[in-house]
Amino acid sequence: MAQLDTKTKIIKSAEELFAIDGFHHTTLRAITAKAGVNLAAVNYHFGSKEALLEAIFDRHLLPLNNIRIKRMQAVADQAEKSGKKPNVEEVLRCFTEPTLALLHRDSGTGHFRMLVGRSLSDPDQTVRQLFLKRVRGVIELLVDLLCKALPHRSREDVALKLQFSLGAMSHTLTFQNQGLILGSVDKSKSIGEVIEMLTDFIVKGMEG
Amino acid sequence: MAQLDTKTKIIKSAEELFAIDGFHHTTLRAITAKAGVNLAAVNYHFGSKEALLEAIFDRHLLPLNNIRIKRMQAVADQAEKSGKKPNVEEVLRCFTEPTLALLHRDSGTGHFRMLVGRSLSDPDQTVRQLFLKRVRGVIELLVDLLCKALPHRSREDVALKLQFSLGAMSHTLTFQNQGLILGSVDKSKSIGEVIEMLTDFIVKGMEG
DNA sequence: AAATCATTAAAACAAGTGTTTGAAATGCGC
DNA sequence: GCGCATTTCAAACACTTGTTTTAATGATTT
Repeated sequence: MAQLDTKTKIIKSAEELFAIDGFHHTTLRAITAKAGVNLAAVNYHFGSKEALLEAIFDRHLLPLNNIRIKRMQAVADQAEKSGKKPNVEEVLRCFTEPTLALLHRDSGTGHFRMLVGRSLSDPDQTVRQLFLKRVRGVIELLVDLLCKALPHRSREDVALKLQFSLGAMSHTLTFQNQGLILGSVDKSKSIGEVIEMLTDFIVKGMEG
Repeated sequence: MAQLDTKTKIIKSAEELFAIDGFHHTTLRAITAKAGVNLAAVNYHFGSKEALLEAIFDRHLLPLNNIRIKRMQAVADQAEKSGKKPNVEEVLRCFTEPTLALLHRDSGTGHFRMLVGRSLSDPDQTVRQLFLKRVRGVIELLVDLLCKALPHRSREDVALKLQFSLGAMSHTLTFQNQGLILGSVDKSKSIGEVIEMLTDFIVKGMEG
């Protein structure tokens, strides 16, 4: 961390603390202490605590969304050409699988993954809105594609089931490595295996 | 609200504010102002803000859990007697359906329902722990019963899938009436219909 | 009616928050 | 080496938080 510039040091520290403790419970003093920089540095470089969160969102969410959109467009094109409707699993995988790539960027710590999980369910409206602003487009696209895969279902039902799915995903990304609900949660499973099971779970629920 | 005693006035107000704004974002000043009582009343009657949350949890969660446990024991007994394993759907319904009863107690406002949804995913460890302390027993029992219904699955996998389910449920209970993720979420559906769809969703995911 | 107890009230308290300030230090082009 | 812009720093600021205090009020019992 020592040879990084101040801005990057702040981002890295904040990412970890936001992920573990949540946005509001994380103080600027904790962030700057961990980063080894002065308290005022956050406001100098980012403007505000909230703007720092936005910078962190942008840093990861924009590339992630691009991957998702490209994959979804590929699936849509394929369906267009072949005249066949896409199937639910391949559509949902456009959304869930890139999360693993996100993980690798993160050098295995999974902090941003946790932060993403948190953001959708954060009690603070501001946090949710900053997050949703960046994913709403992708989700709309996902609903469109799912509707093509499930032409006998109404758009409202598809959207509701997707909400179930995102809830499951959000909670899993946040708490998977804590075995939070139960002591008996399997900590031996890699996050890849967990996402695989999760994908399967929501595919079955969506199709059913 | 006027003819209620101070303690009840505080509980009612806090319930609503905790549900809508979350525990930490709700101030004692907001609670007491809404209740029309003095600021010091919370600490006088409950001891602390945290103890107030515990009182609210106890008020609803204890009866709710009793209903769930009774239903689960009935299903377990039936399976014992008939020699047949219980099926996944009837087991999960022991857990999801009493939520509706909770709703009616609530006189239709659904505030405590939202609070329950929030508590499982709250960024604050204290809130989660106070909540989990009160539901862990029921969840353990639920895992036991699910394992009987799905003897070919490992307990770890069952627990993980249940975690997916609780994530979906938590998010739905909290945000259903906000149509938060998508503008296109169906607001015309009653909470009963939503829970019905949710139950179906997690049954399919659990069985698959 | 007096005395004891529970409750309410206004005010202050101590601690913590994000943010701002103004001066010191640093880096860089000339 | 000078001058200027950028960055760092310690300190203070303005505000909010949960909690405590101390006195006033109300109710209950003897």
